[in-house]
Amino acid sequence: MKKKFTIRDVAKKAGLSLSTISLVLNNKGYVSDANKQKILSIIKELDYHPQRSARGLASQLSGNIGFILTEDHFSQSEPFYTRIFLGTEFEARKHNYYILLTTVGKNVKETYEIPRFLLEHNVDGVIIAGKIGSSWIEYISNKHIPFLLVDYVAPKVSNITIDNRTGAELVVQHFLRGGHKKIGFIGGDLRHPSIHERFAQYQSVLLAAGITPSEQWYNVDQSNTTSSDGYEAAKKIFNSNDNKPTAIFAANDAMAIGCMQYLKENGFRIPKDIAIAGFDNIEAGLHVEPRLTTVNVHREEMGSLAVRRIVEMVKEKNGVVTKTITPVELVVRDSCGIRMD
Amino acid sequence: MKKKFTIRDVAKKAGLSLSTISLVLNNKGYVSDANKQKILSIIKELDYHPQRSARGLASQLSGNIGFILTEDHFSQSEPFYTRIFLGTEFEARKHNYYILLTTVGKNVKETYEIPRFLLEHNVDGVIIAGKIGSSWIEYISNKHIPFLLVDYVAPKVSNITIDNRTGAELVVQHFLRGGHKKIGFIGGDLRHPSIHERFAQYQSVLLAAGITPSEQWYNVDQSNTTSSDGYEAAKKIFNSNDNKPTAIFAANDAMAIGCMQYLKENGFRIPKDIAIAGFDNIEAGLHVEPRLTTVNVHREEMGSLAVRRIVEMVKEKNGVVTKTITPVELVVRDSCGIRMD
DNA sequence: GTAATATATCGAAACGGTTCGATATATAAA
DNA sequence: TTTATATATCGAACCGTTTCGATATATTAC
Repeated sequence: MKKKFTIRDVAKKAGLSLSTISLVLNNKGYVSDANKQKILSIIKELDYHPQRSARGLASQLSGNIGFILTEDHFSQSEPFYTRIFLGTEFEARKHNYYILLTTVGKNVKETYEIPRFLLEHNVDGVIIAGKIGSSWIEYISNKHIPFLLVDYVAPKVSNITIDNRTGAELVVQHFLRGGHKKIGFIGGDLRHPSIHERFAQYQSVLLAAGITPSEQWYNVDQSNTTSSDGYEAAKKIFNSNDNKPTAIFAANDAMAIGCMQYLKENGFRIPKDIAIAGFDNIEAGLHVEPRLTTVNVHREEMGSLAVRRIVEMVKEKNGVVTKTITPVELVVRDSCGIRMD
Repeated sequence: MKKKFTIRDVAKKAGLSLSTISLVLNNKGYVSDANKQKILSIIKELDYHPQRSARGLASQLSGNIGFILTEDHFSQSEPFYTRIFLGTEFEARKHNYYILLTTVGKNVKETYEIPRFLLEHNVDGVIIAGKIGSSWIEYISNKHIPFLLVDYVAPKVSNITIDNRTGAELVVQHFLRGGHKKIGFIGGDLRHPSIHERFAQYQSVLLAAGITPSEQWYNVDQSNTTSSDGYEAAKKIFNSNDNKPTAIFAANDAMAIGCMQYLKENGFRIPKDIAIAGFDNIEAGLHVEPRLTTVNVHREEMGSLAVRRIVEMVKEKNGVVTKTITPVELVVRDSCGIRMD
């Protein structure tokens, strides 16, 4: 078992002081080119790597970024936020950071389980994904640590969001182009800004097209947006209703899939009788039959962006609030029966 | 901005030495009950929490566990290993650890991108998920750091695996019970022990039932096990073959789904013409039509077990090699058309 | 009653880096 | 030439813990 080398070993071997080694390690200050090369080659020779905790202690920087998810988002089967997490992980590596993932309850008080990485000063910045209680935002804000939200909004806080309005517009336009007039919507948890925007834009686009959405076409009463919520919402709309829509825009793919299930069970043909489109472009939409038309969201990219922004914030220490919107595209498959020629 | 307290503040306030505080912090040595209570209450009052990096430096323990995944497992759309990761994350918290996730190339040399957490001594143990090059196993072995494999095997290395044999047996017995004789298998990447075991047991069980599997019934030539591999394997079996199987056991759900797609496209009815079962019980199996009969694998639990074991290994420092097998159950849904009455 | 052991507390030395002046020399500006 | 500035290197302090004796007292064993 070869013992591990320290910066002292490097210094001794180079005949220079610790500080000089540290300077080249961090690319700071002034070091002559000759010595820099010498040190670098000794570092390579010894396979020396500075120890994270020692660095952390001295510099008061952990080299970690915290990723916070609420428990319900975490347990939701659909890996929407998981993909965002994977995006952060990938990007973090480029910046020599690690991501520490943790889940929390809706609100601070509720559980009093504060993420350990916040207490132990083990992260330099924090990314929060999805809807979260404002108490958490306040709590972290008071920690004076850089943080931002992904797929959520709060006043005076930087965030990365989805271009929900464009997405909703693309879907509704797609239906209109297919000749649909009675276009419905199913959704839930309108307090989530993404869902709310999708619903709001659905209404505006219809109105702009001269169509007033009937209350019998849409349902946004579900408290959540899972596939079983989609099933329930579909039931409410299609069960004994004399003014049924011919197309359904679901707030997300999970709901769309639940909705499809209800329709199929009740003898509706998709897309012949009812056209359906979702939002998010999750994997399952490919395996469902017919394959789901949806709006693609760049989840990994959102994670990347979040990390890049956090890294900036850690460096700059300034307080500029940025709001970044990521683009979306319509993904036309078979569940609407509308060609794109 | 309230400044953060250190162990010194606690000591001062308690009128005791640093060492005594440290002792109660770590539940070590002897501290009188009176002082212990006093210290504890001061800690609570100040909301003091020891700083991770300082601890790490002094104790030479990082409080982190590394989770290594090969790049191809990572990019595979099916979140099989992701779920294992989430299981580790959840369990780690109970033990006051964090998980550092990273992906690596198949082999050490290939990329020469060694996970930073190994170089910087930033993990106390390592979990490796899925198939990985033996060069990696050797490399980490030489680091003299506790590690184990999940869903993979290597000589003299602890691991957590799936009871693939029982799973395969359950599926084949299920087919036999349904009256099938010509039972096929599709798979790929036989060098992965899980796949290999499933295939081997499929053969043994058939033989034990007095059936010799025909080469026209199975295909294990795919290099991978994605849904498109399943599609291709199905094509090879069902495209102009005068001795077609009536049931297909797919090495995993992804392949089963690809196989279903091929069959549906080519006019086979499931399960009427061909019965299909998979393995893994991934989410997508619920959304496919008919819903996929499969074998449930406790992925989160495997992650939990892995963390518990690693924590033990870090504590014990002994070298006992353990091999843990996690159970599976048959999940009967609609793709085999066999009732369980 | 004395020796051995358990309990309680502390000072000081790690742990392995970063960073702030101090010092010295080379270069540019006046 | 003198002064200011850029370049180069170093020593020492510091980051916030843990842990190893040392010391002192209380308890138990014989």
